[in-house]
Amino acid sequence: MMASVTGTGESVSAASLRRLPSYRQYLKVLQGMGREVVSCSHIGQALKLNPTQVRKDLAVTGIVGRPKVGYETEALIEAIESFLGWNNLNQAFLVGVGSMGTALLGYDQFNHYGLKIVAAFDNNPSLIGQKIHGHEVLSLDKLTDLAARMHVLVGILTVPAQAAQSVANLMIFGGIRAIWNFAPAPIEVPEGMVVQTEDLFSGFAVLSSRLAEVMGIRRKAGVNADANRR
Amino acid sequence: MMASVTGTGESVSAASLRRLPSYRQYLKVLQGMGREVVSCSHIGQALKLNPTQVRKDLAVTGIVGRPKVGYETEALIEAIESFLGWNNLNQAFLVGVGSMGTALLGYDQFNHYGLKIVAAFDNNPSLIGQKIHGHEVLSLDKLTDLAARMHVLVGILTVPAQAAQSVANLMIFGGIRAIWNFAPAPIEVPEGMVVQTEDLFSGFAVLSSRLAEVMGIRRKAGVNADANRR
DNA sequence: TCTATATCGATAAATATATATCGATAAGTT
DNA sequence: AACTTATCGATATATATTTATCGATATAGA
Ligand SMILES: NC(=O)c1ccc[n+]([C@@H]2O[C@H](COP(=O)([O-])OP(=O)(O)OC[C@H]3O[C@@H](n4cnc5c(N)ncnc54)[C@H](O)[C@@H]3O)[C@@H](O)[C@H]2O)c1
Ligand SMILES: NC(=O)c1ccc[n+]([C@@H]2O[C@H](COP(=O)([O-])OP(=O)(O)OC[C@H]3O[C@@H](n4cnc5c(N)ncnc54)[C@H](O)[C@@H]3O)[C@@H](O)[C@H]2O)c1
Repeated sequence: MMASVTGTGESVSAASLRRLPSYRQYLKVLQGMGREVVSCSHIGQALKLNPTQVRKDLAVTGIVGRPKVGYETEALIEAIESFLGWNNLNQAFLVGVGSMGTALLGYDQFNHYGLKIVAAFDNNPSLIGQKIHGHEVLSLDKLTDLAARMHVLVGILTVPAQAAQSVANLMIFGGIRAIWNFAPAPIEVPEGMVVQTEDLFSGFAVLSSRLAEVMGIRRKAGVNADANRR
Repeated sequence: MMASVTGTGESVSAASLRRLPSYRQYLKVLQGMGREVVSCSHIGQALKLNPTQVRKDLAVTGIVGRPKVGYETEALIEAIESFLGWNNLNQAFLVGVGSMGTALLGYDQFNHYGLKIVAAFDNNPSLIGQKIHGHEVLSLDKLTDLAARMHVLVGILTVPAQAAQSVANLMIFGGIRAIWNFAPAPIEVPEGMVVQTEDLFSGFAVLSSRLAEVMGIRRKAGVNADANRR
């Protein structure tokens, strides 16, 4: 479906990438408990994942383990962070200081994810100039210049869906290279840029469907697939 | 494969389920533009998905289309909503009225997703009794009784990771059947319950990795994630 | 009316992802 | 020192998901 970005090298599946943060989270818990080494079987048991899968996922970071023992907890955490680039901070702009934007501005752990929100923007005059969780809200029309001047690479998009593309365009003009998009709308960007769209309700759809299943609610005329054929 | 006779239908792939909300979102845009029919090819082009995949995803809702034409927009929206159970409201409790919890309490579109947050809980005395976005914050120790009394089925978990399991246990005792978990921690629940854990940073890991790629930061391997997908 | 064609619905093929297997090896045990 | 065992790393197999193909059919145009 999608070619490797490097062209020559093998590619890491998005599925593996998405699990890395949960490994790191759990490893930090173990580290806090003073555990110095950990095996894939142990991690797999804790996170309900197949040990082979864990091993394969961790292998992408280049970590090397010891048979009969596992991996050094600290080295593994560092390998994951280094692989994801979370060991040094990227500056980020956030646009849309509403419910979602405010929540993200209030999240005090971004530095653990290699991210530092350095400015917030909105187009609502009554918000501009206010301080939200320590970040002054700036006017949207300052975004492009400021992004270019500060060499900001990451933009966080928390505006309504219908405004998403127009704000994204400002980010693109400002030289931002990666957009973390919380609006449930696809964003068009030029080659060489990254968009990650988070649709919160995609997860909720899974929950809804599974809930309907366990509650025994029939959702479709003829649950039996064969009976449904004409 | 085959649906079981017991009523638990064959389960639809999580991948398909996760795309349904984006179809619905786009269909609503089309509907707002007065478009009465739409084909899989059209949807696929707009959302950058393969038309065959779109067709297969939509088929799970039981919708029937017309060759050469496509599906009726309105019927399709209804089919998706009905399939997900989003056409009638489920009551939900939210626990943890911090940054994230407040954002969710402030989201005014939950009714479009079949969800109505009917009470919010926290264990912080200075929050209890306050009104947040129209929801009074109740003491955590009222949760279990109230959930049972009101037959609440859905719990939204927005507490720190280390508190997640203990709060989940209260939900379980109260008869809640599905937990939408925003804490980056795995939750243990009995058979017959549903947990959907949203790790916001799993998506950010994909972004980080792809950003490192396009910025030419050498790593062990390439990445094959598609920007607007999960 | 007849023909061309876009699209559906079903199925087959291709690709991606997850899991099982197996030899190698480090560390503890006899 | 030899034996046992847990685990790694690599590879093979199994499963899931995505994409291509094909006949059927509704609609538009000749
Ligand atoms: N709040 C949630 O819990 C939640 C949940 C799921 C998805 N989302 C999505 O996140 C996005 C934001 O949601 P929200 O609830 O925070 O909405 P909101 O209405 O509370 O906030 C949106 C903010 O964006 C600003 N804005 C609007 N147009 C703008 C523009 N062109 N330029 C700059 N700023 C602009 C508004 O002034 C407002 O401050 C939406 O796309 C929504 O669908 C939110
Ligand atoms: N805020 C974000 O943007 C964000 C982003 C990603 C993930 N998260 C996750 O969401 C969760 C909440 O994050 P947050 O930023 O809102 O944190 P927060 O500290 O702002 O809020 C947590 C709330 O939970 C309450 N709480 C703590 N222990 C509790 C308990 N045992 N019972 C009931 N209430 C309790 C606290 O009083 C507080 O009000 C965390 O797990 C966090 O990792 C948040």
